[in-house]
Amino acid sequence: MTGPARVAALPSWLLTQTAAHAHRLIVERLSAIGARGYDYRVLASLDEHGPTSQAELGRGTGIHLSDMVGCLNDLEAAGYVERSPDPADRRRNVVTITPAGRARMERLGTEAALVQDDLLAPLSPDERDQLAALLARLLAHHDARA
Amino acid sequence: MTGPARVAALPSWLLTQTAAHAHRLIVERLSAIGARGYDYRVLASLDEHGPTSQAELGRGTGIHLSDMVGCLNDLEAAGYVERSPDPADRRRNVVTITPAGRARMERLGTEAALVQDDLLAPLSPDERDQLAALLARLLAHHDARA
DNA sequence: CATATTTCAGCTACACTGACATCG
DNA sequence: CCGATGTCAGTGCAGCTGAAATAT
Repeated sequence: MTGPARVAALPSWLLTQTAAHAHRLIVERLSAIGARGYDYRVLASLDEHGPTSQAELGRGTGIHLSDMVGCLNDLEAAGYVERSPDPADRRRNVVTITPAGRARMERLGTEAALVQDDLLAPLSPDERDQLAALLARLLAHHDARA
Repeated sequence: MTGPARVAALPSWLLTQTAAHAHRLIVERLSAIGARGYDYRVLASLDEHGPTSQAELGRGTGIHLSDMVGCLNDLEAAGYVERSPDPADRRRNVVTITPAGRARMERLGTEAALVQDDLLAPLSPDERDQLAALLARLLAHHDARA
């Protein structure tokens, strides 16, 4: 909501507000099919890197280990992943994506793609690339500082 | 956090992640002086538009009326705003910024300005303008749809 | 001993919903 | 009766902290 002029000029405000809109669009689509934002991150990471421990999953997705537990509980209950003890290190659970999980991941991917079009509707293809490039540079910079 | 490749390519992901970093920077600075993100929005709006009802304040800042209550409770307890019943419409509170509130607002403004430099560090002045312009267009588009 | 993994309980910020009493 | 206002209680997502149990 355009907000006070002093505030509307702040890039941090523009960022957090557009992100709030993006978040709204994502949640609308995902909640309609019983998914949360974490699910796609986790399933895509498992699909790309293969079975891993929960700790490694957390590092690869930026999801806190404490949140990962509940997320995996739900994904496991739905049959999208499996947890099995790692014989080589009995502290660890090895998390594996199931065929149903792969199908779920692709479903979530198409939903996510639809959101991008809604989100970027007012921008040309070139402008979309510009925006993505600028954001990616900010993200890389701040991720490196952490 | 670079995240899975499928996810890292999504503009919605880039947006929400950079916004999370921005939010972190803001909260760090503001919590150090006992302020929350809402405070600057509310004080700046009062300063720009003069005394108004809580409902109008909410519409002008994008803050929900239910959240506005608690926010104003705190600001009032700190002496930054005053609430007085509107004689012309006894449902309403007229919210007024105090001199201390104006000083507070300026303090928050300088903190916010410092955050912008941290946030946009890797970008040139031109690139910062590009980013702000692109985000502003997205924001205007999605605000209009609401 | 220190370190790493999983789990649990709880917290904060922000956005939002529903309900209620009051008043126009 | 309808609608707007202020208040309160509670929900949900995302990110985070602290502590405990277990294993390396």
